[in-house]
Amino acid sequence: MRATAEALPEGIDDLITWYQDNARDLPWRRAEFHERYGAWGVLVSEFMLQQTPVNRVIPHLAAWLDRWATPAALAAASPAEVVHQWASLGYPRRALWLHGAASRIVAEHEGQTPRDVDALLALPGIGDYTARAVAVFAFGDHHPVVDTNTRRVLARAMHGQPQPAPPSRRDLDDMRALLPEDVGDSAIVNAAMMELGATLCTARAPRCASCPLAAQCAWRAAGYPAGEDRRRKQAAYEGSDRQTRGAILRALRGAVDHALPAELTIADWPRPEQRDRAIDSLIADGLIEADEGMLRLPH
DNA sequence: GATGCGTGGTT
DNA sequence: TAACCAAGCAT
Repeated sequence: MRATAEALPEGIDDLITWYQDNARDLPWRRAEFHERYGAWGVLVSEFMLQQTPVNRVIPHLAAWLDRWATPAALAAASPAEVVHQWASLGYPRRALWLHGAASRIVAEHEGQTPRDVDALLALPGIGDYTARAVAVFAFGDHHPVVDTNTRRVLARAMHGQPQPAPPSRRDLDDMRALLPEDVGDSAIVNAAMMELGATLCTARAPRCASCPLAAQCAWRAAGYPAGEDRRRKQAAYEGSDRQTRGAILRALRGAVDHALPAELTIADWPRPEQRDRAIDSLIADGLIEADEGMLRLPH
């Protein structure tokens, strides 16, 4: 059996078996979760999982859905409540986008989370990954779901490269080519590729000895060539505007009455002009508001 | 296509 | 310990 892009489909049955035997027991994979929260629960979980690790999402997701179990419930909340509940999950604009998505679902979809990929893509904060993840994992439909884990597995097993190229539409075509016709199997393959990338085919130290696709992996067959590293370097966080924004928002979340004068949000910040710039950008993003010289979460 | 956007754990 | 990594999205 040759290990090439053409050979990869031959490993799909083994991949399905591997997933059925080894998938992690995550909350959003449980039948009770779907019975209780439906597609809305899946949508909320996918928002939280955008760039935030699984283990940090789990407790926050439970608390969030306990408070707001439906789109209508979330839409009725204020932005301040939403940003506060988001807590330290990071990228708090996601909280506003999720809130906006809930409002749009109430206004345009009679409170029912849409099943159609284009309808999902039209909602704020939902892109190629999240739209298809909801359509597949909540509704069981037949679409390619491609996240960073899947792209890494495809780069290695299909293309013989250690790291994926920047995201592109070709990723969807690559994944579509691997999906079985059977709808149920295709959903499992989507989940299994993500699971493989998250647990075995990891960025740093892949555990190829346990991999169900090892016999078909083009990267392994080629002797693990180094390839070209086209990963984007992450900007330094220490001293950044992002750190400054985070500190201001943390202060406002923690304030007893959620309102503080600008100077006291982050007192003695080494660069006052950076603090002021961060405040302006937070206001522009709708994450905070100024009210008679006081800053607070947006009402 | 490149960049900005949080937070915390791991190496 | 600085750098890397983590179920992306909008602009």
